[in-house]
Amino acid sequence: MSKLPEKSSQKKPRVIHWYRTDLRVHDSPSLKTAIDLDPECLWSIWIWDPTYVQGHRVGMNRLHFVLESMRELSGSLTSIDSGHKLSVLRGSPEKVLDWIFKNWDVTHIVWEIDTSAYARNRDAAIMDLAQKHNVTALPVLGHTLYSVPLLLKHNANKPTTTMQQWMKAASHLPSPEFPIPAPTELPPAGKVILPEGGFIHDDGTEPKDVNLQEQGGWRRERVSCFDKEGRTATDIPSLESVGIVKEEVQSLIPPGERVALDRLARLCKDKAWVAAFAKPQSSPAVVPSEFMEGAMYKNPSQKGEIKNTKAAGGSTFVLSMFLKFGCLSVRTFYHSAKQAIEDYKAANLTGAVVQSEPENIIGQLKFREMYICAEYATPNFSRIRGNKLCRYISWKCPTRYDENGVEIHPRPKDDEDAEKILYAWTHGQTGFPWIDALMRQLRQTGWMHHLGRHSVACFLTRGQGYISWERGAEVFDELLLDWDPAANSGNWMWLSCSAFYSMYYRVYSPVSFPQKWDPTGQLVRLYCPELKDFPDKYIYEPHKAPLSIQQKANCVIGVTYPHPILDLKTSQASCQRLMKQAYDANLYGTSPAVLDGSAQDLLDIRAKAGKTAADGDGGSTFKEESGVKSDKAKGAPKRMNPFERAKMGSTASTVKTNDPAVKRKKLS
DNA sequence: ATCAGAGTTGATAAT
DNA sequence: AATTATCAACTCTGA
Ligand SMILES: Cc1cc2nc3c(=O)[nH]c(=O)nc-3n(C[C@H](O)[C@H](O)[C@H](O)COP(=O)(O)OP(=O)(O)OC[C@H]3O[C@@H](n4cnc5c(N)ncnc54)[C@H](O)[C@@H]3O)c2cc1C
Repeated sequence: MSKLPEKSSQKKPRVIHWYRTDLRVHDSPSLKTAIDLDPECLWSIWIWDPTYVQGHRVGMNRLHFVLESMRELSGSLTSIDSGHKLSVLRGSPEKVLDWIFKNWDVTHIVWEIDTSAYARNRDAAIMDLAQKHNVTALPVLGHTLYSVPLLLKHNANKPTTTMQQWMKAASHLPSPEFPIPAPTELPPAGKVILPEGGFIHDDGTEPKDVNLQEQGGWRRERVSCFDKEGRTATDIPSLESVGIVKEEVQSLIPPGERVALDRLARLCKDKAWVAAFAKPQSSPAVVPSEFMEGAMYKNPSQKGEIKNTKAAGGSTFVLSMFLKFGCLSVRTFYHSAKQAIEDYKAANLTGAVVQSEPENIIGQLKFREMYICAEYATPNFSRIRGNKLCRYISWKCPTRYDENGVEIHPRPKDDEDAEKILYAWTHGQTGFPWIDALMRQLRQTGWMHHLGRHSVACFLTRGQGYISWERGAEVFDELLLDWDPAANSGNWMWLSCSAFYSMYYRVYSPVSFPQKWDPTGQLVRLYCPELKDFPDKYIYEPHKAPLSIQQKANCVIGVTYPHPILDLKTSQASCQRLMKQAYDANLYGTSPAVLDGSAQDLLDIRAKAGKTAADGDGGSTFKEESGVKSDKAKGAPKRMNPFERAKMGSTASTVKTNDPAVKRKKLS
C-alpha cells in the first residue's frame, strides 16, 4: 500500500477484487478492503483456469458445487448493485492478469489470502506481475481466524503438529475479530474487456482432460467452456459447458452462501446442541435429514434420517465444503458457535454437559487451522518424499520417482493384490459393508463424517491395506466437496500414523466400530442396497452368514456382493509388524535414503529378516543394531540404525537440524 | 535425568 | 447394559 502508482495518482483507485476462496458477500474482509479504497470502479473477477478443470481430477460434485456457488455469488452482487456480476475469465491467472494489468488501467488488486502451496506460488508470481505493472496487490486475511505466518512466528516457524503447540502459538495473537455485514452498495462496476479471441490460444498447450471417461474420469465429451466461443465469454460457465449433466449430479448438499448461512443459523439456534457438541460423540452413521430429503435435481433413492439410540448427538455441522469455497466465513462460524455456547452457559441450565476444546466445535475450527499452519511450514506436504514431517513407511502402491526425483506418471503398478485392494476400496467393493457404504457415500454425496474418514483411511493404510496414504488422499481429492490440501494430507498422515499421531496399534475395526454406532446397519442398507435385507447380526460381515440367510436376503456373497478383499486378522497383524519395522527404521520424507530412493530396499531387507527391535530371540543382526527401544532397554545410548547412517555419510551433520528425521537421530 | 501422564475420538474381556 | 482393566505400545511435555 506504500506508494500509489504515478500514472494513477491524480484519480480514484480502479480496483479488482479477485475471488478464489471467498464466494460470499457476508463477512468478507477482502471485499471490504476493496470497497474501502473508495474506487472509481470495481471489478469482481474469477479466473477459470483450464488446469483446474482439465488437468486436475475433480469429481462432478465438486465442480458443480463451485460453479453453482459462483452463480449465486454473482446474483448476490447483482442484487446489491444491478450493474455488478462476477466476471469469469477463462485462462491461467498469470496470462489473464498480465493482459488485464496492461489494458484495464488498474491501480489495485485485492484478494483473500490462501496459504496452500499451490496458491502461495501462484500469488507470489502475481505479486511480481502486479509490481511490474505498478498495480498494488492487497492480500487480506479472511480464510483463517489467525494469520498463518504470524502464528507460526510464535512456533519458531516450525509446523504445528499438536493442538497444544498450536494453541500456545495462537495465544500470542489477538482473538479473531467479529464478522462484518455484507455491503449494501458497491462502487460502479468496471468495464470488462477481453483480448481478441480471449486469453487462451490454440498453441497446443491445452492440458489434456484427465476427467474424461477414457482417462478414468466421469466426463463424456471434451469441455466446451474453453472453445472458441466459450473462451471469450465472461459469464459463469454453464454446467453443460464443463460436461455436467444436471440429472447426474448425485450430491445432496446444495451449494452457495445462502444454504451455508441458513444451516449455520439453524444449528446455532439449538444452543444446547452446540454447547454439548463433542466430535468423538457425533455419529459417523447419521446423515443430516435435510440432505436426505431431496437430491437437488431428482428424487433420491435415499429417504429418511438415520437415527439410532447410540447417535443421540447426531452428526457434525456439515459445513466444511462451504468453508472451503468461502461460502461461509470462518469468523462467522466461529462467533456464531461461540455465542451459542456462551448463551447456553449463561442460561445456567441443567441437562447438556458443556464441552470444551478441543472436542467441541471451536476446537474443530482450530484443528482446521493447525493443519493449515502445518502445511504452510512444510514443503511437499502432500507427498511423503521431501516431507520432513512424514514418516517413511514401506507402503504398497507408492508414488514412484525417476532417477532425477521426478514423479512418474502414470504411476507404475504395484503387485496385483495391492492394486486390487486399492481399486476395491476406491469403488466401495471391499466386501466390508461398513467401508463400502462409506466410500459409496463419499462418491455419491461428496461428504463423509470424520469418523467414517477415520475408518476408511485406517483400513486402507496402517490398519489392513498397507496402501500408501497418498493414494487414499488422491481419491478424496477427486470425490470430496470439502477437499483441502492442508486438511486432506494432514489428516491422511494422521490416520496412517505418518505424522501428528503415532499410536499405530489403535486400529479401527470395520465390524466392531460400526456396531457401536449403527447396530442395525442403516448406513449400509442405504448405500449398499444389495445388502439391505440381511439381518442385523450379519450386516457388517455378510460373508459369515449361512448360505440360506444369504439367499433369503437375495444377496449371495461372491455373486451379488463381493467376498472380503482381505482377511482382517492376518492383514492387520502383518500391518502391525510392518509398522513396527518402519518405526524402528525411523526414516522420514527428507531422510537421504528416501530422497535417493533406497529406503524401500532398506525396509524390504528388514522385512525379510523378519525382525523388529522388540522381537525377543537373537539371530538377527538388525535386532542388535537398529532398535531405539532395545537400546533403551539395555541402557545403551541411542544409536543411528546402520542403514540410515550409511546413507547419510559424512553429510549428516550438515543437514538442517529442524528436520525431525535428523534431529531424532542426533546423538545426544 | 527420569518418569508419569496425556494425547481429538480402539478393541476386547472382565466386572 | 455400562463401566473398567488390559492389551501392547509411540512421542512429547513437564514436574
Ligand atoms: C483422512 C481424512 C481426510 C480429510 N480430508 C479433509 C479435507 O480434504 N477437507 C476438510 O475440510 N476436512 C478434511 N478432513 C477433516 C474432517 O473429516 C472434515 O473437516 C469434517 O468431517 C467436515 O465435516 P463437518 O463440517 O461436519 O465438521 P465439524 O466436525 O462440524 O467441524 C467444523 C469444521 O471444522 C473443520 N474441521 C473439523 N475437523 C477437522 C480436521 N480434522 N481437520 C481439518 N479441519 C477440520 C472443518 O472445516 C469443519 O467444517 C479429513 C479427515 C480425514 C480423517
